[in-house]
Amino acid sequence: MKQEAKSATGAPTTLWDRTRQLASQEILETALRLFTEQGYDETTIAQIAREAGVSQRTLFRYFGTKEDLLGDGQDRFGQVLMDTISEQPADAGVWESLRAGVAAVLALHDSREHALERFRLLHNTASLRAGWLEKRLRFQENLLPLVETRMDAATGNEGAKVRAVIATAFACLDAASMTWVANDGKGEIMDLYDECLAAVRG
Amino acid sequence: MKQEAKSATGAPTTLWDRTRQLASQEILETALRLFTEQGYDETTIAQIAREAGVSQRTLFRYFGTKEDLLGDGQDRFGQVLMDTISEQPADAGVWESLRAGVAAVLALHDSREHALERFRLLHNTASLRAGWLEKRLRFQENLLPLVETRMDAATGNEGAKVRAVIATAFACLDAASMTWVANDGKGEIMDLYDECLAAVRG
DNA sequence: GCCTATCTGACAGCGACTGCCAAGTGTGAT
DNA sequence: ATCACACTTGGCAGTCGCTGTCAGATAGGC
Repeated sequence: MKQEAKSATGAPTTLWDRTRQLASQEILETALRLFTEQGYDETTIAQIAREAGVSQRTLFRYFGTKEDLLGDGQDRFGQVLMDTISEQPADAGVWESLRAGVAAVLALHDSREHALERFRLLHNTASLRAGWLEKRLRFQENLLPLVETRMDAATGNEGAKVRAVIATAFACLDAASMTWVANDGKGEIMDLYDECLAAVRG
Repeated sequence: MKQEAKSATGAPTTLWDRTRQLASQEILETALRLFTEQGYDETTIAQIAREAGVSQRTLFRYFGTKEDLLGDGQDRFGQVLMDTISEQPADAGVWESLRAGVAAVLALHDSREHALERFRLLHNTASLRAGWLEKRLRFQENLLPLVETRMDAATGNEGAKVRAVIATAFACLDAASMTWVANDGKGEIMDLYDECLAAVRG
């Protein structure tokens, strides 16, 4: 029973790892189902744990926070964002680079419906919105040095302008995704994003 | 339910009202002191109640939430914002109107040091940031109809552009206030705001 | 002085979350 | 196969923010 086939990711797939991944997936699916069925705030950790067949303690070991049960790739977002932007050609402007980053993050979603479900939950739950905005703000701070190199020199004021530009890009993403959800997923988010940015910079 | 005279004339309010206000003030001051002394997350409700000389239950009756212990005028912000913007002359542009609203909100702070202390606490505490961003998002949604009238017609997409413009203004306020705090309160926030907006709208 | 309206504190309880400890299970070496 | 070790799991108690409830104190009007 040794030397199991290694997956393409090169991960040493032990039985533990497989079990872990299975349990993790089960928890995640149960949580998402219950959230969409009865709402985020109305779903307790106890219920998710019970229906997923694990103890609360184990659930919290897999996902440190109730919020983490939504964003599989919570941290992946930040990474993809940074990677994409830093990979942009040197002569690309700030706005194009940020646009590319936003597009890359949006492309992470599995399917259109999946994304819509996720977004809808996010925009309709105050506590989730708060957590998401906070996390996003941290991403923005991480982007500061990366974006600064692409802006006109003479920043002067501790990168206030850089912060503003980054925050504006995300503000447009917000406006776009909110509108997208309000329209029940009609059209492309990136088109809305472009519209928003045009309205702002027009 | 009786709305006795609450005018600022110092009219003979009832003993209850006076006691209430006194307790409220005591709690507020104790909370702010402890927050700045040892941090927001490190200060428990039990401690504030103890040092303020009231029970936890009473504290929660005065302020429904731990966050409420910071924003005296939490809801006042939203009101001032709306009022100011709606009072702008009809021929004023969107950006000028929003600028006026931002300025009015900033003018609400008692003193410069008070504001700096408040902002510093806000920007250095993740949970507070999250709550603030969420509350602000609600303000933005409330502003939608007000601002829409000042924008070029043919919005089309459910006010995506309007949302984007409003969100951008607040994004600039964010960038400005963060930079202001980073600079230990040097300069004027509104100047930073103007710089930010200029950088965005190039 | 009495009755009512309001306020207060104590207690119990919920939900998210953590630390701790004992028991179970896979893994590698013998 | 066996043994020791690493890892994982579940239960229990406890913290913290927050809410419902209920008895008792206090101010107000009569």
